[in-house]
Amino acid sequence: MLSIHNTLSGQLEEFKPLIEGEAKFYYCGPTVWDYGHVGNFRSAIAADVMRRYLKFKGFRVTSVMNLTDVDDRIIAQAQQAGKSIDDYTAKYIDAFWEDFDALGCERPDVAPRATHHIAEMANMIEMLEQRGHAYRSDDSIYYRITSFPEYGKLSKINFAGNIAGGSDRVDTDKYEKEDARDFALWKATKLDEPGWETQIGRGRPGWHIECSAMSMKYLGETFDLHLGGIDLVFPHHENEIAQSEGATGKQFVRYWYHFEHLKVEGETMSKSKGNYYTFRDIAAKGFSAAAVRYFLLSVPFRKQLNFTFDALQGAERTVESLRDFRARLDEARTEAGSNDGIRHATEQALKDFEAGMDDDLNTSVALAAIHDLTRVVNPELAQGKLLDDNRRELISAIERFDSVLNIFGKPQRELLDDEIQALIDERQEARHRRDFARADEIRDELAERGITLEDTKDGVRWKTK
RNA sequence: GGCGGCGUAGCCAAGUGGUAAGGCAGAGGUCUGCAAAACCUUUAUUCAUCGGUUCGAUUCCGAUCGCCGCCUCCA
Repeated sequence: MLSIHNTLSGQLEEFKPLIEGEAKFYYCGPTVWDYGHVGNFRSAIAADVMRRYLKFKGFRVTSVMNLTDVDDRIIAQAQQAGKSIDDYTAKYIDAFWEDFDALGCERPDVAPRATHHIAEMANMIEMLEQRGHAYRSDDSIYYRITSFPEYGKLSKINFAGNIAGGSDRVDTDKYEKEDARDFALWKATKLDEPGWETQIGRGRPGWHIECSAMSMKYLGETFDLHLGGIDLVFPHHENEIAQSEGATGKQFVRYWYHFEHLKVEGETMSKSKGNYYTFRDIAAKGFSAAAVRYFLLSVPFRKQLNFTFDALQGAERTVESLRDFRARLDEARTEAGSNDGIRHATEQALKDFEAGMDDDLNTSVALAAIHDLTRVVNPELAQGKLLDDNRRELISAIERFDSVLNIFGKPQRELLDDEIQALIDERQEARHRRDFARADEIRDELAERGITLEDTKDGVRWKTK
């Protein structure tokens, strides 16, 4: 039974989708104006693990992740670069997917772009106007907060307290609003500025309306789960609720799940501190995508995680040893039979793994279950005593774990072509004949092709570059 | 000023009212044609500090110190 923390209630709740056996979720993806940083990718991986775990639990999953490809920043940057919005964002969209794939994330079922859904947004804004939730001012359209009494139910924001605080927050919006809290649904644009002609006038969408319009288009007026970074709770998600529930009169999202942020060496990541890292920066330092993925998912997503290069180095070693474990398992020569102790440990690990994940996606506990299992199996493997039934069950267990976490890598043989496989097999034959000259010859030849061999008790494993 | 999270060994960290998961690093050991690995054992009388509740607190309550976040674009 999967329980997740619902920001709406502030409590751990059993996840029960609207339609039994079917889970639909939306995840606020990146704004494609720059390369994604490690923090962005922790969220992407969190959404990936959520998706995979829902499938693991037997749900039919529909996942939607948007790409915000129009906002004030993008417009400004594109103008500066002398490019159209599409030309400017194309590079970062490609880069995002490249990184996303490298980090072992499964593509969402739908990945809508804001600029392709202007009509849906305009329709929704029209609906909000008709229902009295929106008003025009200088041709821009704003959401009228006072028309939605439940505003604040997600973030539990206390406007009285904020105002009394006498903060130095100044409303910098140049347009005229009825209430400082009102937010833009549609920003009127001049003819020489980027904009779209629609039935509500010429302009461009506000940031919040895109997620309301796109999520409901693909998932329905009420859907199960909405994910995003903790910073999006206010105002973005609060505004999505106001828009969507204002337009339909129905509950928008049943479970809200928010990821905590990454810290870097105990501090906020910022360009001025010089501790701002894109995934590409880290890859350039020689760290593998697998290690980055492992590190980013090693701590429950609703907890802050402190990013350090020491810890990443540790993740590198850990991932290597997990892959090594799988490789030794794949290549082990085993005799028929089954050992009850190993069988029990395998079953226990699957149970512990699931119990951990069921508890608000506690990946730390889930990983501990995996490590506990390797500790039991390793001695058998090292001594060549593992039996065949156990080996098959272990491989299947790893596939189960990996359907959720995707950290073990592919089975070794899948990485090689036939010719190289044949060479490796020939070398094993030579070793058995104690023809070490031939064995070393083959090893050298493979090394030239970027394949490093390591002999084990009763097999061989390899690393490809 | 309002609201929320956190502070656990050298590092990343899980966790619980009943006496500290896991990973990395470190130390010791086993094995090996060579090489490279791999494997095993071991590492916090203690959970920021000070009080309180309790038979018992790291876990609950209060205070203090420190860190992070939201209230403004942000994963």
